[in-house]
Amino acid sequence: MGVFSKTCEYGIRAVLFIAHKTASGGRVGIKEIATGIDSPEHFLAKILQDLSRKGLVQSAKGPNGGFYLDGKALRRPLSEVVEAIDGDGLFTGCALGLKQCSEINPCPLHNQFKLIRTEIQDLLQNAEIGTFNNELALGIRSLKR
Amino acid sequence: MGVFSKTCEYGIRAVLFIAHKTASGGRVGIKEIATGIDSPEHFLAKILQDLSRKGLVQSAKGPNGGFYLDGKALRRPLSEVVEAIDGDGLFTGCALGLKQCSEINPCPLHNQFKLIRTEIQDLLQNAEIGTFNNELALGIRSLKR
DNA sequence: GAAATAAAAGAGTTTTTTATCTTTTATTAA
DNA sequence: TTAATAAAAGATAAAAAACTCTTTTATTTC
Ligand code: FES
Ligand code: FES
Repeated sequence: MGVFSKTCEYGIRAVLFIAHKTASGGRVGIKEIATGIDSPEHFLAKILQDLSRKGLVQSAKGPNGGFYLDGKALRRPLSEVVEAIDGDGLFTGCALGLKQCSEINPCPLHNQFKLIRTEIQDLLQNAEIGTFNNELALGIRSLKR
Repeated sequence: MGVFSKTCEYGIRAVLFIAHKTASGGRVGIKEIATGIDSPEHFLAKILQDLSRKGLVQSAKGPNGGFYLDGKALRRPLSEVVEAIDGDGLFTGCALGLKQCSEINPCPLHNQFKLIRTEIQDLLQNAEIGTFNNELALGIRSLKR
């Protein structure tokens, strides 16, 4: 079990792939994305439909259609993708599953865990989708295998 | 979605509860544990059966029976409970679900994520099950709600 | 050795997650 | 205005996780 759901892993990878592939304009189709991030095509389609409804990715039907990101979407932090798919449980929830993480009724791991939780949140909040394009273009970061 | 599976959350809470309740000898029954950590009784039974087979908790049948921890079990780090239930994916897996986390083929989050992953591992490796007994006895740490 | 106790084991069910397949709608371009 | 393209939507299906219920086995105590 990772920190993100499979759905969220695919979602993040897809968003980064779209940003990279459409950096110089144009769109990229679901088939190419699925292949590019090594994910099940139709499952990914569902994920992107959802992200599209929420405005986190843009899409166009028909010939020359496909997915892309507008300027605003490119500047969004990855934390928004995570929240859209997995919710904010990773950022606010208790490590041991107490209904409510709090200082008043803390679990044994609370003090240390909340620091780590915040680091994860910071990492994702400071990671703008578009900022990975360079490294992806250089081939020094991977989205598959 | 949290960092641990529900099964693992229950497992950790149960182990800490057993340690606390049997600190001065004796055993504690499944009913009391389930109530004490607010978990489904029969589901928890399965989890403890598994941990018992793996030697992470001890048990005795019959009157005055129940679960307890021997000296060795009390000194085990929580990381062993986590590994027994969820495996080592949390400690070694890729944040974005690449088959293999590596320096050669790193995902965009690799550099930052591996630091956080290590912090989680350190936290759990340095958390001996028995060390929480004091705070639990004082009531300043909770295992339910 | 019979009755009571409590965990272990077995055999499910339900819910959620992950994945697949088909049909519909929108858009483009010839 | 027809054909081609590509995403959206709908409808299932498979697998895994979470949870429940019943029966069996081991142990104790009387
Ligand atoms: S109460 Fe468990 S992490 Fe805060
Ligand atoms: S490759 Fe993704 S975390 Fe290491």
